[in-house]
Amino acid sequence: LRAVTIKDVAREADVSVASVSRVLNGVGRVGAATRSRILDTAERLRYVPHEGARSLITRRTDTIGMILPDLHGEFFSELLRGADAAARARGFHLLVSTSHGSVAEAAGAIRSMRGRVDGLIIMSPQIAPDPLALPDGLPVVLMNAPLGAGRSGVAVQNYEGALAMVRHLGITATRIAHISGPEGNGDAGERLRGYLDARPLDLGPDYVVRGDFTAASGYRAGLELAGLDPMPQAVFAANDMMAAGCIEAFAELGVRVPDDVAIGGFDDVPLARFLRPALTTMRVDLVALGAKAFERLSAELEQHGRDSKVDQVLPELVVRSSCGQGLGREQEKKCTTGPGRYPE
Amino acid sequence: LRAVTIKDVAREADVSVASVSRVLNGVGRVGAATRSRILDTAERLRYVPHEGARSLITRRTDTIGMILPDLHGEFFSELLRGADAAARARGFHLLVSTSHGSVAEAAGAIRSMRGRVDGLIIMSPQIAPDPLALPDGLPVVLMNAPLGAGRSGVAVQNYEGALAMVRHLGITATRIAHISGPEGNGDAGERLRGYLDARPLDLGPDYVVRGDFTAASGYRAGLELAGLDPMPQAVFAANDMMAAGCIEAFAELGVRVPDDVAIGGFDDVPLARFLRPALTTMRVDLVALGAKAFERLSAELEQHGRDSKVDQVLPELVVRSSCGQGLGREQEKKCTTGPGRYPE
DNA sequence: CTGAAAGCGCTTACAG
DNA sequence: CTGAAAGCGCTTACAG
Repeated sequence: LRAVTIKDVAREADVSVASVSRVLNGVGRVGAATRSRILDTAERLRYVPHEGARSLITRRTDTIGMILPDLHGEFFSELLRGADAAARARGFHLLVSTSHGSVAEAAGAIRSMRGRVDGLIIMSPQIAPDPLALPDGLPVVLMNAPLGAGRSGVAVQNYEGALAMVRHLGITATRIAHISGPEGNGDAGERLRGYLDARPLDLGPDYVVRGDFTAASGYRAGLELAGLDPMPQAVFAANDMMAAGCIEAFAELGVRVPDDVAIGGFDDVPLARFLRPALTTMRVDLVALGAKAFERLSAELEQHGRDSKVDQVLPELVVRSSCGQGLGREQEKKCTTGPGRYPE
Repeated sequence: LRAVTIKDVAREADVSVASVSRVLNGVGRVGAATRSRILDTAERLRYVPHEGARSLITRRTDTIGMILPDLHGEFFSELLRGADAAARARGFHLLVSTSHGSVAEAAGAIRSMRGRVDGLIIMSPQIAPDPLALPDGLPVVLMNAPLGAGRSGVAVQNYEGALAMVRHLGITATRIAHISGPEGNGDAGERLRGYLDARPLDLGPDYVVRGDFTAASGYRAGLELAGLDPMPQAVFAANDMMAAGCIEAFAELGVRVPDDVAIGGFDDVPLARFLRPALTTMRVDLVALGAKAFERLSAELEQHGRDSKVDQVLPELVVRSSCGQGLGREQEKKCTTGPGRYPE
């Protein structure tokens, strides 16, 4: 079951491989008779071109690599979905790889993509770009990373978003606690910084508990925060998953949300609106963000790396029930549920 | 900024490309002095091998293609995550593509993967394998599809799972309605068949409303079902997302779950345990399923297509609150929440 | 209009 | 131990 090559087609159709190549790619003049004979033969032999060989000579793979820290959770999958949609709209494939927060793995993934992709989208919030040993020839777009000088990228304005959320919670609360993301994560750092700058009151280190962006860590943080005296009146979690875990912990302890404590998250992953109470959060349009990363890379590909710039994305406050503010029952219903609210 | 090739290294190190190739791949005898000179030069030039060129001659890409209907929702992303983890554990890359339910797109994706992948994982629940024009040489594993004769695959036992769920709901309910998946979807069809065979009572066509696996369609179905007279005592939704939408509709209408109506889902996507009430569902270990698909393909790759078989996966009933059964408050807590229940 | 030839960047027998 | 050469499956000037 050897795969059939262009040579097989040429032999069967009694022409040169050059002619086969020409008609299959629709370039150059070929006689009508020859053309149809080639087409027939290709069809009969079920010939499919070897893309690897093509791209070796054409110097383009029509594939872009996407390196994510992980594939866990809706945050990454929405990003991936956005990038995939944009890529396929332009006829590109997506080669995915995960680094699991390890510099070595990320660097390995990057190396092994040489020659199979035209460019790279890298999300690596933990790692500065330099140690990644980014290859010279390869256009790269950084996502949410500590952006290197002269590198292109897309970035969420985490600081500004955190500011907005804490100010919103501050309308009704003075004692606002924070569940932060993991140490060394750039996004988490910026969200923490926003919190610190916007909180109405410094309550000491006990009111900032470190999580790792998982629901489990939010749950543990919730247990801790509920034990504090005085209890916080509001909690700003650095992402939605931790907010979800925190809500769960509070529910088990009988702490009522939002009556006893208001909660705000970050990201607006699809899960957020299904939580009870539905989660107030800073919406980042992850699908659009993924698409934007691809578009940036695509521009880079065409301009041959000349046009490096960073797209900033500002998250948007989405008020639902978990902060107990701003919306009467009727309005809230409109805002968080019902068919009209379902995306797509 | 031309990328550096093996020739550049050879020239700089004053050896043949053959020697460079040998030391970089660690095969064949090479003198110590030559070796270190080559290594130094490669490092200095920051040489990264062109994987495309390598795979053309070695006839392996160490990449597998995964074609999914969509990337929307946790169902697909968990599958992808499982496949990715298994693949990278064996040093393989993942090339993803989505077909959006279109035969043409799927066939196009398959074609364009020739020469860039060693094998294919295809999930195409809507489409029989034949029209996909599967290439001869390429090992393929089908997921959850109408499995073609002689093809390898992994399959969820949807019928048996539906049977189990409906029987469980049947413990307390006689009037059981169904929200089905989309027409022509193989999984949906099997789940419907299980429902029809296991329901205690045939209530007529009004009690089976068609959805499309989205929460929005579940929401609409919920509105319909709530208007029925007599109202169903239980609803079996063909997947969790539709169950989520249904719960939402019921909540808005003041229909209490599980007191007025019990609800059961299918899949156990991560969202399920965060719903309120937490969702009783048939657990399909999606990560394991994705991994299993890769393992199957991997076996195929080694055996050269000799060893075709189908792995069956039986879903498992997970009882939470939405069916109002079987668990006291204490037990339920254990089962659906708390740190112990957080995966990983 | 059509073909012979060179070459994309690599690996691997085959000589020496 | 080391190199020259062939070849993986294609495309593309260059001739004719």
